[in-house]
Amino acid sequence: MQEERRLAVLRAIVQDYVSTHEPVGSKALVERHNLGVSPATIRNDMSALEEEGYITQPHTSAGRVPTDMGYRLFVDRLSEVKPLSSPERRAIQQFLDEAVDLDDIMARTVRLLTQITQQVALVQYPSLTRSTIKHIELVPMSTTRIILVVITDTARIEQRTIECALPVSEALVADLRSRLGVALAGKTFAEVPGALEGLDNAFDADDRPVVRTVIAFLAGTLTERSEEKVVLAGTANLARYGDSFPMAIQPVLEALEEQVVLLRLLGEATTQPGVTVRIGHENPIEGLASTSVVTASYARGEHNVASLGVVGPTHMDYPGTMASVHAVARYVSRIIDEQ
Amino acid sequence: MQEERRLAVLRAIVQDYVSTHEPVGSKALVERHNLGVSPATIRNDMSALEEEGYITQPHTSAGRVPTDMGYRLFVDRLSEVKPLSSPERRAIQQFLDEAVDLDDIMARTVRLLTQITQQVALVQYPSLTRSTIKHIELVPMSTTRIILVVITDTARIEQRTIECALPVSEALVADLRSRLGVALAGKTFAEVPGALEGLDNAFDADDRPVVRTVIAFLAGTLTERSEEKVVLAGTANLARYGDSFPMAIQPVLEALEEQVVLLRLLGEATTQPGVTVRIGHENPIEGLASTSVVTASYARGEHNVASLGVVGPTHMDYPGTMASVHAVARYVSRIIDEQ
DNA sequence: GCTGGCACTCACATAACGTGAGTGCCAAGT
DNA sequence: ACTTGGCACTCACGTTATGTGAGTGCCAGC
Repeated sequence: MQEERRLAVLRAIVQDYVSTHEPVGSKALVERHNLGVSPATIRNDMSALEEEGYITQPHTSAGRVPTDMGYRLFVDRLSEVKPLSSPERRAIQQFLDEAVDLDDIMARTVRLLTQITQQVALVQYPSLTRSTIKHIELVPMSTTRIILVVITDTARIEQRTIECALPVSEALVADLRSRLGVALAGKTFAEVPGALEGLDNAFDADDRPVVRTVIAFLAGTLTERSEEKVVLAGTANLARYGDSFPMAIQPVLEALEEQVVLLRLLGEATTQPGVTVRIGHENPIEGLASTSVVTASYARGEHNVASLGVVGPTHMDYPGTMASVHAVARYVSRIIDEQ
Repeated sequence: MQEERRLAVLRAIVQDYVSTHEPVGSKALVERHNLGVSPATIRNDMSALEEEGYITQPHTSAGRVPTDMGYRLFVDRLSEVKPLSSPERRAIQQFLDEAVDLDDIMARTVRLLTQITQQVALVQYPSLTRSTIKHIELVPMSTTRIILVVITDTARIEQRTIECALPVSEALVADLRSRLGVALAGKTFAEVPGALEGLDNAFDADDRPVVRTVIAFLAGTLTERSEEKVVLAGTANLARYGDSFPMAIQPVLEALEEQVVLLRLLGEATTQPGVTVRIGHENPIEGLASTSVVTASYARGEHNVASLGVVGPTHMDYPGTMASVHAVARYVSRIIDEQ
């Protein structure tokens, strides 16, 4: 019972701190939330919460501020889902439905996310390795140059020019195209090397170098260089928190410029269901130790294909952000399904 | 003669201010540069320069700081070209030469530019309207879906899926492809509408709707949606100028997130030869009033195809930045030429 | 286990005060 | 006609002193 109130106090502290961005004291707490007890009682509870590591005071004689641990508890047990309003939902859907192709979907999604969360948004393109091949095309550009175009079920279209050492006949290109089409349609990229095993044997010895080059591109280069693609928006929101914050924006901006970092942030979420929240130091990236990352995966059919999310200060509105990220991920899934 | 010294004083002020980032006083000036006159004389000169609007004092009893006008004069008449060291040149060339395709060239260029200037870098993809069409491909995906692929002399590869109302035969696709190839090879995008005039008459009445759809894409949608593409890097450098600056980064970040803004910045430079410098309020974009933008165009053959540049504080090292931007633009031109 | 009372702490705002870098002006020197 | 040294003046900035108040911790009593 006291335990219960203690949690209520923690919840109140988080809520107040998130909305005011100022350390919250015992008196202010009882005034704003009707807890039915006196400030002194709250002080005792706060003492206990501090001892347990959920809150801390920036300096003596200041109010309390939630710790990363405090936010974690809040997110896990104390926050209620805050559903989006239906106008909001309609706006999201309408805005995304206008997209004409994958690039457009991604661009719109990332803008939408920053706008409704007022934070930095990240959206990852459908991972190639989690997509299946829908169509393969080989286009001869010149006698020694071929363009390889791959289209996935997730609407990604990737192309790469292949430089061949020797001239390549149109007939060979046509032959190779149809064989690749048969061998790879419906396969995932992970299955590509297996599916192409021994394919070169079907060709004349003269042609094999070319065939092998193309196969190498498909099995290697293509996925390596394009596998992961992330778009980002809303960095200006980082600067919104005046000087009033323990969050230096430089390391955050630096981290956000590294593709690798973004992929680490989003990558893990893809394997997990629901919304993932990483709070402050839980974060694997040093520069983002003072931020929280909220991510969710989106899917094509039953399979998650990539993730999206937002990066914001640890004192963010978790229920609201989680709801937004979740909702947007759902709508993106739906749209990807339609492709 | 006094006039000459006055300019020398302005030059010295700009140089000192750029390196120290602090208002520069008469005494410090004579100490650091051997001007051969006393501080009092310098004070008179400064007075005159201030009256003319080239410098200003942040507050009474502080040193002077160059105005936008002062920087302008400095850039136009007082700065000497600062050539890059040859190791630098070699590094640039080597780094860019490793690029495997256009995306790679652009990505490498923008990273290179931030790294050597320590500022925010912008690189525009070759403008479609300034490129000529090298190859057009139509790939049937299904009976009602065609992918249109366009490759330019500037190595851009753009593709768009076209949804047709009615099923399309393979034969029609093949026919259309070859006719488009003949009609458009070597043409600029601006010439496309003219070159396709009446092309639909060559087809059966039944096929014309499809043909017209494809033509519409080529003449309109394709250029509209992809004409301009800009990559950006180094925003973290904005945060480097501690709190010590009159440059709020939020408006700058906001401006940099708008594609339209970036294109306005880079667009005008494309029509001009050499390096373009826009200082502070000369800048057409409000949010960038406290920054300077240094741009240069790069070319394929004789024709400028796009621009690149950097955005930094008005108190930047103009000679150095201009040299870097110029050099990088030259190397990019060379590489684009090779494609 | 809750509450009111009370002494204590300490960030923050405000004011007072030197200090010094820098200026403008002027009269004298070249 | 410039240049220069001298001199008084200004004013941002750092330092110190001083209140003020929000907030805490603790304790005795309910």
